[in-house]
Amino acid sequence: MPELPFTLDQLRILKAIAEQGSFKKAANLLFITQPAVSLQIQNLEKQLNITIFDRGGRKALLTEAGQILLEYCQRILNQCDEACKAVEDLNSLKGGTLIIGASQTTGTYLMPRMIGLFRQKYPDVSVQLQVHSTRRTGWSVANGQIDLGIIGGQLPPELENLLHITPYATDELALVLPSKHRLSKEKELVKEDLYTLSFVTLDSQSTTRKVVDELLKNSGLDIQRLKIEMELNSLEAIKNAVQSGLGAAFLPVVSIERELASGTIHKPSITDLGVKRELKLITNPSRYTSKASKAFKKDILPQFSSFKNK
Amino acid sequence: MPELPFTLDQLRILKAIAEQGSFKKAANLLFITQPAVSLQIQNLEKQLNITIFDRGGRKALLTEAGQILLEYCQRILNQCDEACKAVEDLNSLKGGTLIIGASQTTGTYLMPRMIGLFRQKYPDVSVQLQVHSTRRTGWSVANGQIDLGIIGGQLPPELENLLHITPYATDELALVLPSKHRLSKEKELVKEDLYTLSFVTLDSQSTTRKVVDELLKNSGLDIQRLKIEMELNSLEAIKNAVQSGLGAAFLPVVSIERELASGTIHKPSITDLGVKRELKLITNPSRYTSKASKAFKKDILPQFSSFKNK
DNA sequence: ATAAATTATAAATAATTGTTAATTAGAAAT
DNA sequence: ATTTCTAATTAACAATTATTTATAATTTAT
Repeated sequence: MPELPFTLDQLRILKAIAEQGSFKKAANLLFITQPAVSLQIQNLEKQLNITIFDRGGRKALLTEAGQILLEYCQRILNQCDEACKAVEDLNSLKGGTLIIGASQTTGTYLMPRMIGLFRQKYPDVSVQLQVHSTRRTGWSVANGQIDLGIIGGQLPPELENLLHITPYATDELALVLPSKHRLSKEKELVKEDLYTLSFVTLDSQSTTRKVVDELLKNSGLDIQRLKIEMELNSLEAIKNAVQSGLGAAFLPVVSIERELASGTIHKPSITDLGVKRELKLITNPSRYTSKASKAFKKDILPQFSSFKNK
Repeated sequence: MPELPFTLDQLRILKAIAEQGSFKKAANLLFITQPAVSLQIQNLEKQLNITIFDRGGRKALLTEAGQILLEYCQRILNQCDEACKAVEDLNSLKGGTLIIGASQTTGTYLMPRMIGLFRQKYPDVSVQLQVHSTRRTGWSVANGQIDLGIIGGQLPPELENLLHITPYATDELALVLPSKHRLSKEKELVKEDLYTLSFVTLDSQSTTRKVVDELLKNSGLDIQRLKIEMELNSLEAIKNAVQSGLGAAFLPVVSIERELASGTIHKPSITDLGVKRELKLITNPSRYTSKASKAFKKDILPQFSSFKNK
């Protein structure tokens, strides 16, 4: 290896001698023997072909070359210290960035709370949220563009074996009605009641819509028989539409917690229909997992888990 | 020794991998084998407790921690390179400072030419001239505040054994007369003529004056019999006084070369008086001698030497 | 699936670095 | 001046660390 003319240890010794004014004191400071100090300085002088110290006097004094070298030495060692600190901060989660991917629904309704909690616990780690389709989120995790993904929908099958999937909660797909709707008086509905309603839905392209349709179909509902009043392009728009009495809708409970609490929307149970979807954290096991990412999974996710364990 | 968490070699390897995108290419670049690269990076990761590279893909990609570390790495290695260059420049006399001490006379009349020559030859070495008494110059050389001294007078005896003294020329103490002085017609004077003249001298405190008096006394001149017309505080002032016809003076020839050449001052020889003083370079043999100092002694001094050798 | 390439691992060797012990050199003190 | 004490150098040895060679495990590309 085309060698560097000095080592960090040599610079450290140089600095110590300059500070202490003596080889011996420098040796004590560094917890090595004094000959080791002599040898290293001799090597340094040989390698750089300069004289660094005027020895022999009461003190070891720097020559001009030594002074010049010392200046660089200080700067270099400072940088090294800084580098160490930066790495330590990263290790202790006092720095760094966590990049999270999320789908529309989780990104809008879940992530703000999750990120809030995370930042509360690790205020020095910056968090970046990228909201994309479930599919794209999956690929981003796969190729390492993001640290982890929080999704609701189903991943493309080719990604399912590649990524590590951690279900942590179920999000119920709830039927919501305008407060003043005639069926709002009822606590319990049955499947058949649904066919009497007009629905406001997401437009038929969106992943969430597909997930919803899939889930409803799987629960034995004939979605063709459901009457679609209008299609909108955001859950927020749908919520407003429902609140304005324009129709019923199936919405993820995570997205209507506020409205349920304030009673502006009604959510009756349906005895013979349980429409749930799994909320999952996805990570890439074949890639480096940052400390921040691990901390998210370990410290934040459990607080949103609807399962007992952990 | 309380160990540093990394070595410069490791940083160099890190940088090479980041640049080349591959452990193998980095190994080739550094003329070491690939396992050596792997091992060093593993050590680095272990010591810092971070993962630096995402291996396994087509390329070795930096993790976040790796990127942060790389930034410091670059800065550190740049500083190292700079330090090397500074030291090299110092070695090849493309940098550094030469500090010269001189007494009044040499400092005023000799050093400008000497320094001019030196700077011509080594334009990148800066030169600092400190003009003090011979005595103080000697002490400065002794304690290393200046690299070398160029003096005319006699050193204090306690310094004579401590310092290395290199006589390189003799400076004649010449009698000078106004051009229109009655004695200016004569080519040769005798000692006795001096007692008929009025003299302009340096004030009686100055070292040079003392040296002059000493020299004249030693040449058998009764300095009490000399008539002092006035005392001035600089050779330049004395020169002007002489040129204005105010009197005669003893001046070092080095200080009146221009005036002799232009004929504004007359310098008759005195057959039975040879008043010479040694010009000497003094250095401190027990101290580090800078390259610049050696170069001065070797390359510049001989051009001012009145001796044959060298 | 196989071939080519890259990285990791293991064992042996080489090199470096630190230590101890002995020596030399300087400074302070009698 | 001689002695004494301290600090620095030198040399031999031990221990650690890095490098190499050889091989295995992965991964990508054909």
